[in-house]
Amino acid sequence: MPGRRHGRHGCCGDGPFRDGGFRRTVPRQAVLEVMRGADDFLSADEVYRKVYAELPGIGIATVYRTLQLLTELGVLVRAATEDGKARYRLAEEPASADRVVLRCSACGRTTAVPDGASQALAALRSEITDRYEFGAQIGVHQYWGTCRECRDGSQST
Amino acid sequence: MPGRRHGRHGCCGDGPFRDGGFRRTVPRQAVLEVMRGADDFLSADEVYRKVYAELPGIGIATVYRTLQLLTELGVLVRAATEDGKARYRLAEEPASADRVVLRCSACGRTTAVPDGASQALAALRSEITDRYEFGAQIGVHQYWGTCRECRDGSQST
DNA sequence: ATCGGTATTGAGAATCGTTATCACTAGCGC
DNA sequence: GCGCTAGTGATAACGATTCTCAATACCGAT
Repeated sequence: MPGRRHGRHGCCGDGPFRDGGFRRTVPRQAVLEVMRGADDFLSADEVYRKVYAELPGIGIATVYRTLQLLTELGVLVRAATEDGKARYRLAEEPASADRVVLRCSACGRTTAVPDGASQALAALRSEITDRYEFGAQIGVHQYWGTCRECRDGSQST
Repeated sequence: MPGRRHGRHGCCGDGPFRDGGFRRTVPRQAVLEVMRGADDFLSADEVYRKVYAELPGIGIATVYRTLQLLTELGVLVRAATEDGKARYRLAEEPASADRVVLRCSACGRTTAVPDGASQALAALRSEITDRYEFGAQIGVHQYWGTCRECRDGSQST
């Protein structure tokens, strides 16, 4: 990591905690490191387990508090998932991070669209960016409906 | 109320419960009626309150069980939301039901895009329909990022 | 480098949404 | 109408998350 030369102390560039007016502590730093090392959404207890490996003795409550704080600071984004667990991920991800998910109401299966529909996704993203001046970083697109298998033959399960 | 003339008894057309091999009971019917009368996603306890008004004495467990059953039968769709509550809605909604939501990581505000981006939404939907032969009925699109207010002035709150 | 005030921590209790348990009830095939 | 069994309602149990509170550690001031 290049640069980092200015001699000011504590005004900015001290990381998200100090910048936000909070103390930089060992547990908070450990959580942040784990999140920076993750390349996908993590649940709170997944984070807890990873942090615990580096910092035994950390409490689960601290992990929850730190995830919440980092989310308020804009460092993380929180997403609600079907299994009832919230999942977290670094907000500064490649701007093209879009995910399309198809959920069949009949058989309950969830299909992730690999990368397709990129044309329309890009168009949608730029409409959002232009018209609402919203700096979109992560997009999650979910469709509910009927998959081909359940439409053709009407068997469920 | 028109038609309903065929003399068959119990093979099909008896509603989703009988068709699925389950008994049609008063509480189940009441939950289904409430869902048919709703025009948006409802949480389990919202459903419970509405049903309770019509059928005092119904248990919350029955509401949960019925919502789960109707989801498995493909009558409802279930969506996870930020507040930790699952929300349900009739699956047979107008095919153009698309919702776009912008979530600012910095200030936490959620903005719903009124109807805009319909061009790209239609394109995305047809890509999904054509390429994956998925009968999309409801689409929810979420973007995480930074809203204009938080981008310009960097104040959070 | 030390000190002191206070933000932060960790453990466990509390809360909330949801599911499992179980004795009792009611749908429906006969 | 009868009887078998799926379904019900009350409550306990459960998992994820938040709250409580005494003990600790961060960090500005000295």
